[in-house]
Amino acid sequence: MKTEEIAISKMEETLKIAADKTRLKILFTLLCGLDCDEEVEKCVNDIALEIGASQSLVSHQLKVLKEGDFVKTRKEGTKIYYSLADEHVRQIIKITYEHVMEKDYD
Amino acid sequence: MKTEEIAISKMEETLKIAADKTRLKILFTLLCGLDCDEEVEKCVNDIALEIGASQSLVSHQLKVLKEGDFVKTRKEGTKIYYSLADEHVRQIIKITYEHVMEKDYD
DNA sequence: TGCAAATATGAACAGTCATTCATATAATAA
DNA sequence: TTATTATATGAATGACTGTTCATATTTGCA
Repeated sequence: MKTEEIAISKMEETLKIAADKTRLKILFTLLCGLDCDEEVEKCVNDIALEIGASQSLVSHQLKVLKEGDFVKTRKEGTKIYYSLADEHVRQIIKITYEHVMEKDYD
Repeated sequence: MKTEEIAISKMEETLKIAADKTRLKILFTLLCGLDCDEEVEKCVNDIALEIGASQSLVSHQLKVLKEGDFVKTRKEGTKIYYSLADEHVRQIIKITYEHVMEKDYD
């Protein structure tokens, strides 16, 4: 397979992961704000409470986000703290946010 | 609905549009290159030939890209020229590309 | 040990969507 | 008009995936 085809496959995979309301909500709670670079850590149950989703759903989607390198984890006792993986994730969210905010909707 | 919820819905919609191999291929042909800002215009049949997809499929997906403000059009006779809509589109592609290229795959 | 808290997992269902095929529309030229 | 080129559209289908429910696993503590 050509380099560009491989890139396109991986990009599709990455964008598919981001393209979901529940996962976007999770990413937003891990983003302290669009203009903030602080690291935020939250455990599964806190995230579930914040976004108003079930523990099971959040766990399922965190797994997807983890496998796609959108988030990283830190274990502490029985709790597992999740946080954004890197700066790219923050940028993808940020630029997509700007894009939708600039459009004129009816 | 709260502002953030609206934003998340729109972001989901936007990312869903980008998260498809065929549409990504189309966007790549309209991008003269990742580090180039030149405007590239191509008509439906040329795009279909370049990415090796049927005319029907390309037309269908260009419609999706147009409705999502990823591309804009210019009519000239029977031909319709498509090009990238704005800088955000270029950035989303670029950053996603960088993201997948940095990861260590097995 | 046994219990409780935190998280993960598997199966099942419902809804969504990319693709194909056949056809329709629009514009130009002879 | 008719023919040709360029593009759009509608229906049908097969595959994928987000969510729920029930259950399993892991960790810490009494």
